[in-house]
Amino acid sequence: MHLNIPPLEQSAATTQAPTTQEHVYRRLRHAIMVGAIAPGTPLTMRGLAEALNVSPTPIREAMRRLTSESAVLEKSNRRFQIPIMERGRFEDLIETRILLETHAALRSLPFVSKVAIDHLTQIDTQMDQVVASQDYDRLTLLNHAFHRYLYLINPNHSVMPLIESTWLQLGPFQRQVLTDINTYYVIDRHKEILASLAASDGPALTAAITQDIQDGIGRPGQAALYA
Amino acid sequence: MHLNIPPLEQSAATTQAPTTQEHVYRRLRHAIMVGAIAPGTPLTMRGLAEALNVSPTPIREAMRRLTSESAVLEKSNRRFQIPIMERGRFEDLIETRILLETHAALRSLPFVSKVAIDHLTQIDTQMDQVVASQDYDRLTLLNHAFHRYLYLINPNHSVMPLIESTWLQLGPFQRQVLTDINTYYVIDRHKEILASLAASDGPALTAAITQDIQDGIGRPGQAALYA
DNA sequence: TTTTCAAATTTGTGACAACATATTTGACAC
DNA sequence: GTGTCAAATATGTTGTCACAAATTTGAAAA
Repeated sequence: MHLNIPPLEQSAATTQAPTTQEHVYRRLRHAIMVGAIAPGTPLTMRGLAEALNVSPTPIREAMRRLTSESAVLEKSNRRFQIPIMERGRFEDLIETRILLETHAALRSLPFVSKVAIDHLTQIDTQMDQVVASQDYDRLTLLNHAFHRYLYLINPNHSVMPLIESTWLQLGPFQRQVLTDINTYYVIDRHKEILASLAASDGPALTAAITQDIQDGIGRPGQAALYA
Repeated sequence: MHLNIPPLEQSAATTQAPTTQEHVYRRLRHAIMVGAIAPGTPLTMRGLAEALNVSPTPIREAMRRLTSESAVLEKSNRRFQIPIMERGRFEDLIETRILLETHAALRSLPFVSKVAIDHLTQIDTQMDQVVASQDYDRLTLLNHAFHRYLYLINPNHSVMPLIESTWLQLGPFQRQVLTDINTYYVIDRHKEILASLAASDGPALTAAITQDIQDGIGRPGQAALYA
């Protein structure tokens, strides 16, 4: 079984990755987040160690972190794998995402400034340009960057790590859906989000975030699972 | 600096803890959850290794898991410590707890049975008996068991690990609050929760969960932080 | 007494090897 | 062919050691 674990982008790779464990963690995390590892894929410590050319020790530490973030599943026999997606779990995760992200967006709303809106607009513009290129990995990264920037505007962000956990859990499945449907067209409602931020309209913001998640993964995922 | 890391209860200790790392993880997690380690306490790999009489390897793995759950903070210089509590972070965590737990409770409501209510009632009865003994650790464990049982009734529980993360983050501070106020009296609204479950009353359940969290830590914590 | 700075100590990190457990293989019997 | 079971292989785990980086110590200088 061959594993393809994409390297980190230059920016992320050169950004201080002082320890081997941290580097391995970031690389695996990125791979899972963009769906480079299919649901159900078994992961072995020694296999990853060989693939990434390091000893098993830092691999195990990185894998345990990812397990704690529900990105990797530890089975009863001490084996690890990327979790399978099922209907109930999927609906549950989408509900959780909407709950957490609408909450985080509303908490950021009072802190939103013109500078913030400009920055978010700039990310969205980049996404519009990338859509044509069908570069799904880059699109996913930009989409996450958009949401993350918005939620981190509020200085207290205890929910951010929780949101990232849901992204990690949905990553492999989202990619599978797009591959199955055989189209990499990604829908987003970022224009509506930006408008509601500019208008300081809480209810509209909640609706826009919800729409963004539903259109982006909710409905496509349902279509795939209920096919 | 002497560290006091309480051993696990018999039940938890004897329940299969196959690997050293898993045992260390559970013990540290329990210690943090019940507040046995004060906020700001520095944790060293070698210190913990010596205290628990194992090598640094499994300690590092357990610490990384706890760091990923936001229970332990890794500082810039690769040192670890139990996070300090501050006003903004505290309000944020309480809000997050209420958001997640009211959501989880509502999602369990349709699945609540007489058997479930009986089991919850039994846990609550145990708590009433333990209150007199001032055994704060046991009270905390029972309180968590009560909430956890309720939220796990729904077969899909992607929010449960997220809730546990907030418990871990509030554990050290809650203990500090009770110690400062010099009373171990713990308030709970479990009777109201049980009543709303029996009546299948969603809004009442939401209110009861919110009250339970506010009375249990919200207000006492505010009193300590704004003193 | 206070400050400085280099030596000593402490600490995190990661490769490695030995061990235990789980899985796979392959020969043998039916 | 099919099933069984032991040998072989693969895999996770953890103590140890060497190394690098950070912190602490303590003596000398101001």
